[in-house]
Amino acid sequence: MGRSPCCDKVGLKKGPWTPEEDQKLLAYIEEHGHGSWRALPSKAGLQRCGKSCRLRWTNYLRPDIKRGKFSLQEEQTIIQLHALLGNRWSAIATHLPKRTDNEIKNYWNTHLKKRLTKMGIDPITHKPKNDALLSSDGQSKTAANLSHMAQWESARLEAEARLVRESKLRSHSLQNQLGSSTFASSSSASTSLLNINNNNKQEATTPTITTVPIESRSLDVLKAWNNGGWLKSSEVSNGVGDLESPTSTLSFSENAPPIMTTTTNSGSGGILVENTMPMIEFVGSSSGCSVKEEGEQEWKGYESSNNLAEYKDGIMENSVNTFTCGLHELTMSMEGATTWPGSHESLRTNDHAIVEEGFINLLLNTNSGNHRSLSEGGGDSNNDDGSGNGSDGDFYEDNKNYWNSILNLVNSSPSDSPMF
DNA sequence: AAGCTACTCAACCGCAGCAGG
DNA sequence: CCCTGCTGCGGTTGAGTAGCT
Repeated sequence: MGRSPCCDKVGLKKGPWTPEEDQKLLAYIEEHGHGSWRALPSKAGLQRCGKSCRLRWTNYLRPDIKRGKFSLQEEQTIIQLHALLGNRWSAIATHLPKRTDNEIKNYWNTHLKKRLTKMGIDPITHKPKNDALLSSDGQSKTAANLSHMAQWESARLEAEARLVRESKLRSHSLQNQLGSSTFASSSSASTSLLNINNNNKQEATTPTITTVPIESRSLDVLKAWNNGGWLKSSEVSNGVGDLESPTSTLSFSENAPPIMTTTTNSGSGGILVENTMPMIEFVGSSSGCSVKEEGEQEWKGYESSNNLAEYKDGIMENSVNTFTCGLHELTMSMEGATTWPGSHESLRTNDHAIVEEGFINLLLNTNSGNHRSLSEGGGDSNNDDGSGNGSDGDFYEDNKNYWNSILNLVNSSPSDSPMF
């Protein structure tokens, strides 16, 4: 079925590479570069297919590859990025210099996945296992699906953020000409946004836009990891109990009032999901930005899988759309006119150049999607005094700290990440 | 020492996306 | 617009190795 393997061609060798073959490949690439992989084997005198050569080079022979044991730091990075990006190994690898996606993938499958499972963490959803069990009637599947949706959305947002960045870069020269403060603020805002999502290359062409990383205020997932278990946040991070969720309504404070509440009425089902979003406020300036958080999350009556689906189709879709609308409008404000693939014009809300919800927020909400809502632990209307179920509170804390940590990681990741 | 099992990781496979004709 | 070829990516395999009985 499908296309026949490229190495089925007569005479082409498969299997482990010999030192001689390595030498030939290495010598050829050092001298000529790889050029077309298809053509390389014959030129280099190898009885291999181009694909095999490329794989050998990228996964083994490349000089900038670090081999050997993964450090604790690397492990933590992988886990956190996997929580954020899913099985997008190449994207994860961009945050781990000198490690290949294949190596990371192998390491995840053989070590980290097992370890997480042992710790009672679902390696797919990155949530406590018993939580998945609580929603045994197929909702763990839903959670996994939502997780995949989150992955999909992250990819999509990468693309959209890329567009914003390109717009920003293009607008930068104009900014220099105009010296507009509004402009500067918008630029900073979008920079912050980009950093929230992935902290990508801060290009040399944007010298006036510097980014202040979101200050580290989270439970360090590392600690939980180091302690060999997913400890309660209070156990591992004294003094951070007042942390707010990183889930965010991204608000660019200078020109736009934040929208902090999203209310969705699902119609006949009668479910009301009210999401009073915490806010990350980006205080834009021409030289940088700072971030502060406000607000709290409130969730109401969100129980059945049907409702979950509605949540998925409603809130999630809307939040993503409005989020990207925000990006869009930022871009528009910077550029005046930008062609935006799959325009969200119909979803734009009034004239506010606002990003209603951030992607991290979306992710966190998504993670809450398997029956057990965040409301149970944080600012729940059913648990108003917050003194109710302690484990739920811990769950909420863990969850938000977990994402906090991921957020921090992404923000502190190498600035030359080629993610975008 | 032999046999078995579990584990590791290099390599393969097939699909998807993109570019060029 | 369609076709074809190339490349990159993620999932999977299986040979080699380590550990245990």
